[in-house]
Amino acid sequence: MLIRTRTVSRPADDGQLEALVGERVFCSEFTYRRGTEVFGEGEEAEYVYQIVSGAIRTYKLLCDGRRQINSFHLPGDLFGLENGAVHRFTAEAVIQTKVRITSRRHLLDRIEHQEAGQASLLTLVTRNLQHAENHMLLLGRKTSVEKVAAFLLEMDRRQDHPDVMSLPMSRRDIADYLGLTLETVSRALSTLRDDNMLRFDGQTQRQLVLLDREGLAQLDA
Amino acid sequence: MLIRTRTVSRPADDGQLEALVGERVFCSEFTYRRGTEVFGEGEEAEYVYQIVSGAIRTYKLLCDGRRQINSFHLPGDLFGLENGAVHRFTAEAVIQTKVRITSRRHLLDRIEHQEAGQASLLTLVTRNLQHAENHMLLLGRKTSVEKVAAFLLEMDRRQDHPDVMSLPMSRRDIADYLGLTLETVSRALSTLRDDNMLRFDGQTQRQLVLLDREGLAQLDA
DNA sequence: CGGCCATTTGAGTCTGGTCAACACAGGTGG
DNA sequence: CCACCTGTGTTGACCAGACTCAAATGGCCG
Repeated sequence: MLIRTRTVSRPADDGQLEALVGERVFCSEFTYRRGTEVFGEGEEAEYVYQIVSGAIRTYKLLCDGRRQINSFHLPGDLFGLENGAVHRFTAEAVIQTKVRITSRRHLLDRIEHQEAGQASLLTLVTRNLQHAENHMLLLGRKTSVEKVAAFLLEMDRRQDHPDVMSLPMSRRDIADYLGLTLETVSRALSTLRDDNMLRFDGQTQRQLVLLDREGLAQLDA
Repeated sequence: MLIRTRTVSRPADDGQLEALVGERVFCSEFTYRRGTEVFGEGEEAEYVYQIVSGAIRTYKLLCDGRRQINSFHLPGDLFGLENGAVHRFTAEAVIQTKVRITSRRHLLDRIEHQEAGQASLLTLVTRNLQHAENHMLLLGRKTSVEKVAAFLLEMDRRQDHPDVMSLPMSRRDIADYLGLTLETVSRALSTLRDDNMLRFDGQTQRQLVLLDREGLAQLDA
């Protein structure tokens, strides 16, 4: 398994969400193999998922196949909860991924019967919105190296600043997240390595060590 | 005044929001001159605004001045309502703009004391999220002509498909919304005109007629 | 009329995309 | 154990779409 097993709770920022997804809300578990679809854009949003281990990508496609990955979901993250009745993205397992599943209906019922349930739902949607807002600035106005630096810092933060960071996703996935091509991502990573901002660890190119978070943050403009 | 005066209510899609912003919630009016700031990114979010006439742009800046416009707000639109305590964008008047103002506190109180108040707030945030999600696809994966076509169709829809569309914003504003330069926007518009997708109306370059919405929609990929 | 601003258009440049070759790890099967 | 294949990533050469810089146009307003 490529990414480190982590406990489900995350630091500082999950507050009310824990209440929402805690306890016995999730009734069953399921494991998706690498590359398999969890749900498709436009499908009815019947279930809600929380990642136990692995990673999920959610994305939209243009008719000719161009892909924009909206976000990567890591252990502890909730995904697939829509306000409307249908999914606005396709979701796929980046690597083998174990999720906990509950029905949307069941979760929404619980939310209604809960003090501050609506508020925690609002917090969840707001967090997604903030991520999207920041990502628009990245997509519209940052250069390739700035984009990759920002991506590394985001993953670093979400993995709690590990010594060695494991990326579950391929260069193509990163590219489709950042609005670049895989070659450009690869070149940007090489540039950052040559500038001593990071180094690769071990055989695979998916484990890396951030050597200069300060410098990366400055690149992030 | 450049954009047509429209009634405050919008067609199909405002449902519960009307309840939220109707009646006497807004206590005072104010008019901002072209280019003036309504609030700044990071400032405390004390007030909420609804546009009576005019247009507002909300944007983020990188430290070196690169700008990404998040959205344009037109008559009837609510803006400045944050879930957190501070504004995540700067808001400026694109042209002379009249707004109705209420305090955030006052509005949130009303929402709490209202059947389905929380739900309407959630609907509002969700709508912003959906717009952001679609805009990420545009910013990350569409070409310049596709971006401009999508922009024109969005404005056309939001102005209820007028015969002559009036754009309150400059080419630079459009560019910063689409992640392009103003020259590229101008060239794309010229291309669309040469392809008989649109024509300019009158002297100014800000009134235009969409001649082929079908064709534009196809370009929008 | 003259100055200013917005816009268009042209010429040249450059960032990032495209196409191709190569390296290398990991898995398969003889 | 090794030959082979496949998937992934890196790198180079070249290309193209968008950017930069510049000039010209035309509306608007003092």
